[in-house]
Amino acid sequence: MPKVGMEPIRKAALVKATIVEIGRVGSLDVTVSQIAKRAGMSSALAHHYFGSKEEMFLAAMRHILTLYGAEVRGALALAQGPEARLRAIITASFSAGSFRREVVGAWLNFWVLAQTVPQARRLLRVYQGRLRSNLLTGLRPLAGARAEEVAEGLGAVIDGVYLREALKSGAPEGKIAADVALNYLESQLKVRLT
Amino acid sequence: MPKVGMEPIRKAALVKATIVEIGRVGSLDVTVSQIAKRAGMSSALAHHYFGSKEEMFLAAMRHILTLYGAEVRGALALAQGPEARLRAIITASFSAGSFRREVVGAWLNFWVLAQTVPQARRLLRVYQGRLRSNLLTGLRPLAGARAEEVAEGLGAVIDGVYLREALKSGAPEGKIAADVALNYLESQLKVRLT
DNA sequence: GTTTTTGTTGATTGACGAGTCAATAAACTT
DNA sequence: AAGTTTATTGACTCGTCAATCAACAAAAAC
Repeated sequence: MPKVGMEPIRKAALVKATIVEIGRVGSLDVTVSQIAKRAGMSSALAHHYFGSKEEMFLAAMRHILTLYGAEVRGALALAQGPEARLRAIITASFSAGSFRREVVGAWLNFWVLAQTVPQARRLLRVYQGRLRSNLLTGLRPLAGARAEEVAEGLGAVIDGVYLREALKSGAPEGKIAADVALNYLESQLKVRLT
Repeated sequence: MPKVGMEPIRKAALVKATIVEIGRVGSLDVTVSQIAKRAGMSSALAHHYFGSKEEMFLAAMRHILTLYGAEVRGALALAQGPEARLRAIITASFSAGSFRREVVGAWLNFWVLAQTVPQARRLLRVYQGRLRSNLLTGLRPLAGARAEEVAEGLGAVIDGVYLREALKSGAPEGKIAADVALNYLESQLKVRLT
């Protein structure tokens, strides 16, 4: 019973299903059929809309990055002053929307994907670049010349916490995770002041 | 021309080849034939010695972890006092033996493997546990009650730096990478003292 | 010197999965 | 009403790959 205007709905469902399945299985070895099934359609239809599995993966990645970006932007809008902005970025990185089992699992796999698929690598670079520049804007007034290295370190901590979370079992604790990064930030700023 | 006593030689060659191939391809989607070819034998022989591809992966992982463990132990043996020990651990983590393109690439993929294969997960847990306890021994005299959180943070930084290195191109710079972690350590210790 | 163990491979099996196709049908267009 | 576009799927093709097998060869054991 073909209704018209299905494309965006189907695509959205597939993207969501892709993330869930990758998270569930814990690897990129998910079949298009699995994804399509979870999204409530045939694998042929999935191919019809995305053309290839790789396209699906990329769409899923874009979705996650968009979501994350929105979260950061939202938090930044409310923050006053450099330190508040830095805190906002960190907190947003571990907020309930992004720091979820499936999403964290997906991240890890996207990292792997980026090793092989240039398009995926580009996406990740965009994310890293934005994070970096956001951090730098906050850090320059506070850490001066050391801004660069602190930003680098902070980026690494955030990624590292994600990485470790993927291996843990049980629901992620955004609060605790954020504290690790916040703690890093604080100590770096204090040292600067002494 | 069957020479006797080949088993350990063949196995070692396969383990090495497994790491190289995983690093080269950038994913676990390497075929047994690829690995065997690089190791200079038929795929049948690889199966003969390891039984399954998964066994090969696990052996490769064990090899990397062993190598890393040896490097840390060696560095620790020479270190005097808590802070020196901490520095030794960090430096060893980014030493030339472990912090190499293929090895770093393999690490990332082993993380993914650990999501699916319980045995791999166990291996990674052992590594994480050892790292943690090593760090704690050094940290307790220096950071007291804060030892736990600093250890957690340091672990995350180290993993994060590895993760990011896997995405970069060009040869890894162990020195620079180590500095990120050392920097973290220093600032945490200084803060504690104020 | 025959039997057993160890090393080795080419060929084969069997499964699985990405992507294509042909067909069916409802909805819009003219 | 005929034609076109959009939605949808079951069945099929084609390739790939892990794992097994049968066979052959050299060394070791008896």
